[in-house]
Amino acid sequence: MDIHAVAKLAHVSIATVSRTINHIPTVNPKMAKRVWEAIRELDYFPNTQARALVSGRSRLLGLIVSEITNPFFPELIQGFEEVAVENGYEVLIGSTNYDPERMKSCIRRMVERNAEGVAVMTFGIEQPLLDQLADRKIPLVFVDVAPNRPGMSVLRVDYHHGIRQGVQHLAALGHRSIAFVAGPLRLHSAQSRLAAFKKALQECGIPVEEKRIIEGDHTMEGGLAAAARILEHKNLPTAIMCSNDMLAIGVLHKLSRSGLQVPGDVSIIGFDDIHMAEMMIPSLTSIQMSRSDLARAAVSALRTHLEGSTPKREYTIDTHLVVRESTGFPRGTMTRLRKFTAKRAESAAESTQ
Amino acid sequence: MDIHAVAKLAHVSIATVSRTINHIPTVNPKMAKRVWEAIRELDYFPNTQARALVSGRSRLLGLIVSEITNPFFPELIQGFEEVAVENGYEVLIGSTNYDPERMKSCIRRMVERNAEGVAVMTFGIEQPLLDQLADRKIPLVFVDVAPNRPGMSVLRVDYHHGIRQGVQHLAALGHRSIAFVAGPLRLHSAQSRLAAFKKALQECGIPVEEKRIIEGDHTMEGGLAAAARILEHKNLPTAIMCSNDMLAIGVLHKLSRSGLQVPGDVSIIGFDDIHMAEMMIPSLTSIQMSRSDLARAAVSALRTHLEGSTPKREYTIDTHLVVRESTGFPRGTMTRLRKFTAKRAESAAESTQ
DNA sequence: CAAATCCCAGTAAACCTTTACCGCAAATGT
DNA sequence: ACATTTGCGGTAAAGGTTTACTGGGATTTG
Repeated sequence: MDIHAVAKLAHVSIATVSRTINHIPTVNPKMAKRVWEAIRELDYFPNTQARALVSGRSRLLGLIVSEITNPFFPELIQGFEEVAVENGYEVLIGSTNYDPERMKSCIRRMVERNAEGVAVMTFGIEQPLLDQLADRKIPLVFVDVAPNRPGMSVLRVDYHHGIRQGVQHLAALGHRSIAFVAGPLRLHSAQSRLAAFKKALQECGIPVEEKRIIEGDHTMEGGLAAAARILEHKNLPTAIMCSNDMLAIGVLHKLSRSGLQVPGDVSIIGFDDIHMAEMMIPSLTSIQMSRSDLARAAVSALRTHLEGSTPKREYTIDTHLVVRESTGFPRGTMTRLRKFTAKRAESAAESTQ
Repeated sequence: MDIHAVAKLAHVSIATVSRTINHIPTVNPKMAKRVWEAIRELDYFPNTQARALVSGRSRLLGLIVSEITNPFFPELIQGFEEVAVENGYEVLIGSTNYDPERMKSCIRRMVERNAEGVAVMTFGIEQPLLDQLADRKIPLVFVDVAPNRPGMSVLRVDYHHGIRQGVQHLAALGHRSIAFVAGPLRLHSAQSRLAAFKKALQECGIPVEEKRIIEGDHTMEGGLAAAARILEHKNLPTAIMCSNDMLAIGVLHKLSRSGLQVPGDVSIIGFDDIHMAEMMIPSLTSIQMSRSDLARAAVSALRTHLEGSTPKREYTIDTHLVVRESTGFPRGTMTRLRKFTAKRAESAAESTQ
């Protein structure tokens, strides 16, 4: 059931069949029709391996993520796959689990399978591996940071925009004491988030207090631990911003179990806006970066490298605040408000005297 | 940078290189050593396409899931991938989003890429597609139900065991009025869960009340809607069991928003035990089916078909209850308990008189 | 009417590897 | 010492497709 069978049935040569399949315009419509009929008749599929072998194009894109069970990634993968398939590519997925050894094996698999381009959506990649890909002229896309080399693009996430929105939101509600639970600071993305937070505080005129910044590990357990440390302090912050939603969920749990109300006593903001954020009780205010934008940008970056058009080196990915139930006025606001209005009423009474 | 380069550098023929790489024992250790050195020197990778073309083995396994963003699946994918890679296979992932058209395109892609075997972890597959795979002698694995044909295996999930444990757990706590929020009944898995629930009720001596069974759709929104319908009834059940965790989370939300306590007023049990179940407040009692068992069984089923050993047609996947915070005594139990102990104290007083 | 041009289909090489088969050399047996 | 076996490396075919090149027939031009 190969191309010869089709050629025989359609009474043409295999070259004509090949040309027909590949929509090469020099083929006579009459013959093309015969060929398509034969193809349908035999239910023929071209052999991708043979195709890839001779054309040198595997139509395979690699996608390397940190861990597929981290709910941020499946949405990313879905988007990536969808766009890739739209463009006639297949996706090879690799997950590193933050293990450089596994990263190595992922890269190896990508090279062995002749992936035409690879998107690296996890921690940085080591130099020797990078060379391996660069030697083979395989285009790469990174998130946040990338070596400035030909064939490599970077998706720069604008952490600052979303995080500033979050801080402004809290500031507008009246929060002045905001803690930050950071991710593992060896990860670039975690560092960027922390830096954006500090900058946003300054912009809102809130002093940065280092003791209110705690390093976690982007998991729920990390959030539990971080919240425990926050609770040890004598004066509790009125709001906690987290480097990702898993941390925020952990914090939420710990606070609940300690008898604190969210947002009554403490407001919480997460980051990523994973599906789960919406499902928590209270639902989690979070900062979203669009997974589908990220996926779309990654594929189109790779495509520009592959299809010869002039590649952009940088793509910007937006972030923005999604307000839900976990943020509210700081505790005591209501009491103060009552006092304030009472006072005003008093002074009003005085003035009318 | 092909096999010839290695052969030249090692001063052997390409056949020897090939044999060395494939660990064929008839090659002289001395030459093998030279070959390995040359391979390392040149950083040579065999071309997978060419290999697949000539050997007829793509070392590719297909995995078709419903939707990758449904948190049940990423864990499954992770397990499947891990086991596949351990056995020298790569994984091609396809997601159907419950759309038969997309299923068709998934199958097509699997065939085009010459997947050696395919695991179908979603709704049933239509006859023509099945034939397409069967014609090409591609082994298949299904969940729950499969046509009895050579080359096809089925992973039979023992829904009954876990669900019975759940019902027994509720019964032991004193629940007699238990509602069930089913999944979409056109899905076999949803039907099986409902059937298992009914059977378990009977085994525990609790009458089955059809009006307490509601069809949902395995999403959080479905859970919200189902809970709304349950709240319309005059007498509320004391416990609600759900066909999956997403439904349970929806129900939990609706009840919370309606001012009901979980488990104080109503107990909830989910199914699947997705990661999220543990993160809810209260954390969700759920019935787990091991994703890693499922993945492992799927790969090993395909492997037995591929590597010629005698294939098993059926594999059984276990389920079991994981008790967390969302289940407790039925409402009023405490009041009744107090009355009971008071009464007993009374009669004890009488008898000692 | 002959020559030139053009269109398009067919032939064959190439892509890179595996593997059946051949043959050489050394070892063993008589 | 010769015949037979054994071990092992090399040669070449095969796998299914794309594509450069070739060439035949039709159409146009002089």
